Amino acid sequence: MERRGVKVDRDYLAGLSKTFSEEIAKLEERIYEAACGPFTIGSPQQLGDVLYGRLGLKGGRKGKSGHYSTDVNELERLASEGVDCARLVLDWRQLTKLRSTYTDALQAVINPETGRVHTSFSLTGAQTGRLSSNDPNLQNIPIRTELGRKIRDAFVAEPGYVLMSADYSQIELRIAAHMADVPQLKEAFREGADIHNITAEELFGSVDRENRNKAKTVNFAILYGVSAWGLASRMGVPKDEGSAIIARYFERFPGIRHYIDETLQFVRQHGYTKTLFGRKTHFYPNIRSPNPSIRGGAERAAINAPIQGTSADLIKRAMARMDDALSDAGLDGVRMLLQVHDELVFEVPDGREEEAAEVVRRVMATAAEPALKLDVPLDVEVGWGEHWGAAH
DNA sequence: TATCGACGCCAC
DNA sequence: AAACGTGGCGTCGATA
Repeated sequence: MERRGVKVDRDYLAGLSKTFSEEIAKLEERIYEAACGPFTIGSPQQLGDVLYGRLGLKGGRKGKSGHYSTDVNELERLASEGVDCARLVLDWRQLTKLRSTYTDALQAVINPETGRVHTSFSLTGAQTGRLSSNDPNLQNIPIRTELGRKIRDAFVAEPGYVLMSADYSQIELRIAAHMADVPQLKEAFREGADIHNITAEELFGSVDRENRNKAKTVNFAILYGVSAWGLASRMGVPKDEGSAIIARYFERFPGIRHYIDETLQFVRQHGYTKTLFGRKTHFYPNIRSPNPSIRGGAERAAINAPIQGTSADLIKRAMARMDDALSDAGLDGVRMLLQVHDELVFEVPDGREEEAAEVVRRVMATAAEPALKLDVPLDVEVGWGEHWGAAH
């Protein structure tokens, strides 16, 4: 079997590491200045003691160890209250994270002979049927921040090829719309409408940027079985408002409420959930635990498992068919390299991009067939470029 | 030196 | 009672 892998630009990563290191050194000086002395910034315990002890700030304890929490929420709060040190530590955390987990770690695992990185995919890595990736994990390469996105540019195609990325668009919300039988959402997906705008209109009666962002948060949170408390905290609104938004959501989309109720009833009785293709995920005995924390966690996972699991089934069906489909189209030179839950990454010979995109799109979009007829189309966004960052 | 829990944070 | 699902992996600090 041919050994596949993705080519990584070592010199580029080395340059990023150096740039990050210079910034980190500057930040450390400024943090020590603001904190009235040196300490181990990377130690949450020490950082908590500095902030709430030496600097005398107000905050709460958390965790089993009884130390102060210094996570991003706490530091953002302090930063907004004018604590310069908190902002500096957040910047320091971002840079050290990128350097240690990505720019340094990836350089260390480049195969010297191939110039490629060879991850391992576990087919049983996740309860829901998703794959997992390890050694190194290539399913958590940064993309959300401008700085993090630079890491993606290190993943390149070999000369004469481009990297092609194919993403399922909103696949979990599409599956939820189908499984929960929500007319407005199914129609929106059929018409290619913006799903978060539809939800914003239903929830708030109008669409602007702020409402759309709130609706987006709600759409995803609902799939995870969020509580009023959790949603309110996530959206930065009072608990009453979170509770009202959830009530309104269920009023507008009663199918979602039905789905949740039916799923919980089934899993409590049988101890497992099923995807649309019939694959089971087991939740016994946690689903009947007398411990509310354990039981509540199992319930939220059970609400999510059929949706996340069906998505996993779909992309695996597409992957199983992909090489033959490419070969049948005379595209043997196309290599499927990575899977990132709703995305496939390929290396495609120059000049064959349009042909490859057509095959990839078709195989992914028809992955449910012939076993299932979905009420919503599966939309696939395809792009390509010299590196992964440019393929989106 | 190796391992582990806690904490924190990257992705979908 | 806890409070948003699925993962992997970095550092710190305690322990063997």
